[in-house]
Amino acid sequence: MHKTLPLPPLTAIRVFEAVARHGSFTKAATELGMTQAAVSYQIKVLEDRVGAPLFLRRPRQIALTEVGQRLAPAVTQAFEQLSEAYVTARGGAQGTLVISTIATFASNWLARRLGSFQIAHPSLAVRLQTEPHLVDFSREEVDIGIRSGGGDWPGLAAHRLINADFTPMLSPSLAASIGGVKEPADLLRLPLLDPGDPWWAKWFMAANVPAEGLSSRPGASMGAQVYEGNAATAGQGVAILTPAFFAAELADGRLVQPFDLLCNDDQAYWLVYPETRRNSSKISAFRQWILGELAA
Amino acid sequence: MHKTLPLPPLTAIRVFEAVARHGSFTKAATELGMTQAAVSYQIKVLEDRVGAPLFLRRPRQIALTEVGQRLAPAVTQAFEQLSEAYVTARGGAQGTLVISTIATFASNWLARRLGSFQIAHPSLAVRLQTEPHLVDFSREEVDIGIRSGGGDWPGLAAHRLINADFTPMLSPSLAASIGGVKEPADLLRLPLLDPGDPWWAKWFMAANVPAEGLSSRPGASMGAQVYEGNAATAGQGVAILTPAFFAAELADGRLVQPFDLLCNDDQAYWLVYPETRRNSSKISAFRQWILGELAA
DNA sequence: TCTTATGCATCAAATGGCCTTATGTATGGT
DNA sequence: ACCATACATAAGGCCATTTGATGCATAAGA
Repeated sequence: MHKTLPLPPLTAIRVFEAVARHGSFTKAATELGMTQAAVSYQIKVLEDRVGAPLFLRRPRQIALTEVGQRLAPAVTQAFEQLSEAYVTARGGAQGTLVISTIATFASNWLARRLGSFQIAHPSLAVRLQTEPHLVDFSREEVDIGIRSGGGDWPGLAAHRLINADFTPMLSPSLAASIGGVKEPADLLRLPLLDPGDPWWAKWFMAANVPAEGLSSRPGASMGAQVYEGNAATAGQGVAILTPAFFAAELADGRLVQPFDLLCNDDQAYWLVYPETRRNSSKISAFRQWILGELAA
Repeated sequence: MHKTLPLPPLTAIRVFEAVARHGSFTKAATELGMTQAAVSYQIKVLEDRVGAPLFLRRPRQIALTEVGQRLAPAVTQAFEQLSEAYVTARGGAQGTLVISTIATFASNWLARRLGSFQIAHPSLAVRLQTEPHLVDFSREEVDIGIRSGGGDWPGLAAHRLINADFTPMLSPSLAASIGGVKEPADLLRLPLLDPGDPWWAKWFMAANVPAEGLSSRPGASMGAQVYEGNAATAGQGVAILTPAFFAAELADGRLVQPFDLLCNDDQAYWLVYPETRRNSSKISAFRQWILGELAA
């Protein structure tokens, strides 16, 4: 069993420290933002607890008694240490930003842009961890999460980043191999990457192309868009991807998006964090940065 | 201007310290004598102020976050220092007993008995200061006062020690020089010490002895009983004294009290101290001792 | 000496921080 | 599957704390 430390009334000792430092009830009251009456009361409380007067009440000034003189320096020191630890903790809490994200978003979107955030916030260390499951902020030391879903998580603030739209993409050379992809049905003449992905069925339905038995077609389920995207870039087949994740490939021609038709299944990628921490400076810094990036 | 230290909410940080030490809200609550709900509340308050979680809530146990880990040791240390200073102050407050008394009481009563008090309380240092004026406890560092008066001082507890009775005393040899002092009027045949003292007039009146022009008789006003007592012991005259102050002289025959007639003027010697400090251990120790001495 | 200003003490009244009770949620052990 | 453990949450009450007004003593100034 641990013996509990005998402690003075904390409010009172805090007031005492200020009074001892100023040598005046009134000035201490000003510093502490309270009335002189309250200071007088607290000192009396502390004197009762200590069992001895701490100040001598002289006409226009007070003086520490011997007991007070011995108490004051140690108290001041203790409060200085408390204050320093507290300030450091607040500061330290701001120093590292831990982001938990899913692999696709990290590699296809975040990785290329995170540098600009770090340049804008050189004092913030960013730790990026990719995890498959949705992080539980209450039991893991994570500041910010990026997840796909419906955007409705209790207790979490969520900002929609990008919609999980999808549309077929392929390499230009693969398209040329069949003389170009002119209409949706042309795609069926090419190998589909991960044909069992429900996105394919949805997209062909939206394109008015009857496409039966997709899941029976040969192909590998790769699971993450980054891998399918790489395979598509390499000309191994047609992938159904989220354009926002492949803006660079589309821009420089490594991939082409043959049709404007976008589908989505009401999923999106979200920036999430505990509502209670909305005003944390590092969180709002990241929020502001990422929303700005998306707007650009 | 002094910059005020940024401090965490003290109640909350106090709770945090206990929780960090125990690694448990519930155990901390037990130590602090409050409910687990209150602990939970305080930790939340502190986390809001710090701007970051301090604990990770794992299923059946909690763990300090990085911020918490950095905060905890410094906080524990600060509280230990506070506690030590506080305990020392309380102890130190008990270590020295300052008595402010008038000279007569000190030399005629206290001096001979104080030793037994110090033997009974070897850890208490006694500082005896004799001052003519009534000490003001609020502006001088004094624990106990001994004064004469009516016993009615606002804010002060007062215990009647001895009545300021008075009756004539003289040395046996002086009495023998006129063939013994048989009746009050015999005294007028001897020199009176300090004949102007109003006590003489009162006593002679009570003794039914007409005694006019006392103040015109030769004699020195010595002011303090101790001096008059010495003069009387030396056979220089008759003094009017308080018997309680000369018990030793009366016992061993250096002085005799020829008549039982005692007078008093409603004055007494009192033990006084601030009412608010009634329960201070050193004060109650002294009070108990001196009242016991008087009873014996 | 009289007046004014300063600084702490005291009192009654209002406030709100803090605590408790009761209950919910999640999880590990049996 | 059920019970025990441990933390979170909600509602309500109490008391410590604060305030505002006033008193008192004293030092400074006229």
